[in-house]
Amino acid sequence: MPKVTEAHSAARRQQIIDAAYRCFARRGFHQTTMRDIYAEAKLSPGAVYHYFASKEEIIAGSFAFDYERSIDLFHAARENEDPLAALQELFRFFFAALKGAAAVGAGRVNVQGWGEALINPTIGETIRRAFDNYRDVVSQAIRKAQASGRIDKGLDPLAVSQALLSLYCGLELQLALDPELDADKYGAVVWALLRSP
Amino acid sequence: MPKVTEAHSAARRQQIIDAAYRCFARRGFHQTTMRDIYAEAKLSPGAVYHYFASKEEIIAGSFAFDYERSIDLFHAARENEDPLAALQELFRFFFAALKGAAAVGAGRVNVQGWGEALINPTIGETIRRAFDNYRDVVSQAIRKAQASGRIDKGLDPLAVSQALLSLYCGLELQLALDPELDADKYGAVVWALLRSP
Amino acid sequence: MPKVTEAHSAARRQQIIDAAYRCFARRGFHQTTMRDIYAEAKLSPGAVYHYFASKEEIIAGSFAFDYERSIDLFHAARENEDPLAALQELFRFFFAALKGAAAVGAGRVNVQGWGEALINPTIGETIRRAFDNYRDVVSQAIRKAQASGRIDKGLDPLAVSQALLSLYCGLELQLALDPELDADKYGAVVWALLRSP
Amino acid sequence: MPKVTEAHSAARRQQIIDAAYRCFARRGFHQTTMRDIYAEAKLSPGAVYHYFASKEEIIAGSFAFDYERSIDLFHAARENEDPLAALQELFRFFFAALKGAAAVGAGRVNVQGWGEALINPTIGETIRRAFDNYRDVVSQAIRKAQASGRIDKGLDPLAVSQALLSLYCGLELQLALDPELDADKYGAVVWALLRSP
DNA sequence: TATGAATGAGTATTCATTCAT
DNA sequence: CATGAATGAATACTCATTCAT
Repeated sequence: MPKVTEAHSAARRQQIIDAAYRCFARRGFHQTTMRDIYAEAKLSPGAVYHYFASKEEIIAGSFAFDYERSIDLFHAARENEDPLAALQELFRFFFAALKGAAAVGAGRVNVQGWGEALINPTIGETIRRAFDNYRDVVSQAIRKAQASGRIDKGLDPLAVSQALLSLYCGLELQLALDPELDADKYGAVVWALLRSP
Repeated sequence: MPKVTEAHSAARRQQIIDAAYRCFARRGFHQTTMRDIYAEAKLSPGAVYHYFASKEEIIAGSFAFDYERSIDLFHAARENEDPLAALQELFRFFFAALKGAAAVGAGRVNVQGWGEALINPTIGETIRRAFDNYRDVVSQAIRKAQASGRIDKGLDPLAVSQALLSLYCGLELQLALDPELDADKYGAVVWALLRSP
Repeated sequence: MPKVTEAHSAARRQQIIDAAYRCFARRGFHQTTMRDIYAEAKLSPGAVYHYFASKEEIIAGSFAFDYERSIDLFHAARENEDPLAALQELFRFFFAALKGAAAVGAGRVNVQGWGEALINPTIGETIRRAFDNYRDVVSQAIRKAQASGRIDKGLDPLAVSQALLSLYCGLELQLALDPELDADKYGAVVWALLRSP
Repeated sequence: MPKVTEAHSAARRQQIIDAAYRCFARRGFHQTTMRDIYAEAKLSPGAVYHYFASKEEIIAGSFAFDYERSIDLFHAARENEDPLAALQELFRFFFAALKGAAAVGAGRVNVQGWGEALINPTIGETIRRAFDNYRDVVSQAIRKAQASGRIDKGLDPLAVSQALLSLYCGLELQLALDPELDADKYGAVVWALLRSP
């Protein structure tokens, strides 16, 4: 019985998060009303509040889900022997993911999340932690590659990881503003940069 | 008489925009109420509505101001003979500007503006136009540099300009999330990338 | 089977009333939610609604219990031969009861009940009936005492009973507002008044 | 200009308090919705919230007004030379006031206020302060009367003042429950008690 | 021009109650 | 009998905007 309830409960939470996600992608966090969310989820207000204490918790929930998944991926990459190969694997994955993400409006939600992170401490913490993680994993790989002479030792590893994160976020931003943008050509340029030094 | 009135009017508008800007930097567009704005501007609600028809117009106004100024700078850069020198000049200027910008919370407002641009057509247009302009100017320079053999002809000029814009926006984002971030080291890495290929 | 069920049923009802009573004493009728009640009773909402049709019925139930008990006591007093002795016995009992009552928060619930009685007809009826009963019994005793010349015949018996009820309710009120109040000294004054005329 | 505004402001506040008072007398504090209040006051919700920050503040406001007026009266009574005469003057006034009060439903509001005072600290403080004041003034008079031998020195002055307050509150309560109650006969009994010892 | 009182549609949230399991 | 997820009408309060003075 508890197992059924727990599975049911998790499914309902996901149903709400998904519905909210769609609303947020369309109209933003603040234009989206609770009414929009529970209508989109085809639930009553009470039902939504049975699973989330507030709108803010739903907003925070949409992120936690997204970022936790990506953090796992980064940890997996750490295992790769060849640091440059690990980085390339990571980038291949993320660039590919962006295309699928666009379909569910993830880019639109993420970009709005950056703004929200500056205002809302909970979201701020989630995003900061995710960014820290990205930069940690990447700068470790850079350090390894520098040790084996494959990357210029004069470059600051953290700064390189920041630049690479920028290249990712910047693409997400430009893609959200213009879905027609050619991500493949963008990827080719980043690729060239990664190999060149 | 009209001249005095016009100057007065422009001053009042700027006074309101400045007050709003401070509020937006602190609490975001949507958490900021009109009350916050006219309290910060030390004006009455009626006075504010005398100069701006709506809150949206004030939001849009804060951006227009910022971006128009930067667009002029880009046009000036176009005149430079040496394309790579022009790019470096541009970057030097923008990286320097980020430090001053942080003081007035411009980074915080801009990052939130990106999210808003996805929702609000007016702001969307403003930001898209600014981004288009950046990319145009930069990709022209890239093309020139490629013509004179100073940059690998295999790279797509537009994609390179997108990558460079990403490096700028990504820094603004990371700086807004963590004001302690070392922008100089970041600049050095970007510098190295610009020279390397 | 029906007997077991009935006993079980009565026990459950009492369990709910008791839990509700504690909640009411703490936070009042209207601040107390059904959730508070079934949490305090360690029952599910469905269980509570199995025994009471509505919140209002629970509120009314808390009173009925209290007042019915006290009405019985008054009837017993009627039997006493000496009317003044009967009154004093009654008062001794009630003043003593107040001390025990404070422990379970009965004073707090009763005072709130007076207010509720003005709004809610069911509770109004319960309290009016109880008050009528008190005054009936007391004024009968007064009449008897007047007949035997032990109380001034000029005093209206009903008015005297109203005054005595006031002395009781007023103490309950002041005690609820300040539990430190010295009820014994108050009793002594009432005592003196009862004997004096 | 400020004078006009201030008078206007005070008038509006009173208009709201009066409307709320009528609603509270009819339906109690909690059954009364803000909608009831601003409909009764013929104002918009925003207008009401312009003068009172919350419903609680309106509730508290209804009392403050009532009790402050009565406190002034008590202070005036202190000046009277003859303590018993002062008490009688006070009682004459208060008993007379009860009749007028009934017309505006003051009794109904006060009785509900006692219950609310046990829950809501602000109202609790208001009522406690008023009660303290009543008892202070009365027990001072008792003490004076005892000094001049006109009241039994064996009675605790504070307890007597508590008993007299009870006789007042108890009448207000019974009158609220039954407006037909004969307050004059009640007054005669209290009168007799005051003179007797 | 300037004021600030007034408007009222809109918002998040609560909570008594029901009913499928 | 019991559960607790679900309902949805109701509620206090907000805030962009207007307009009489």
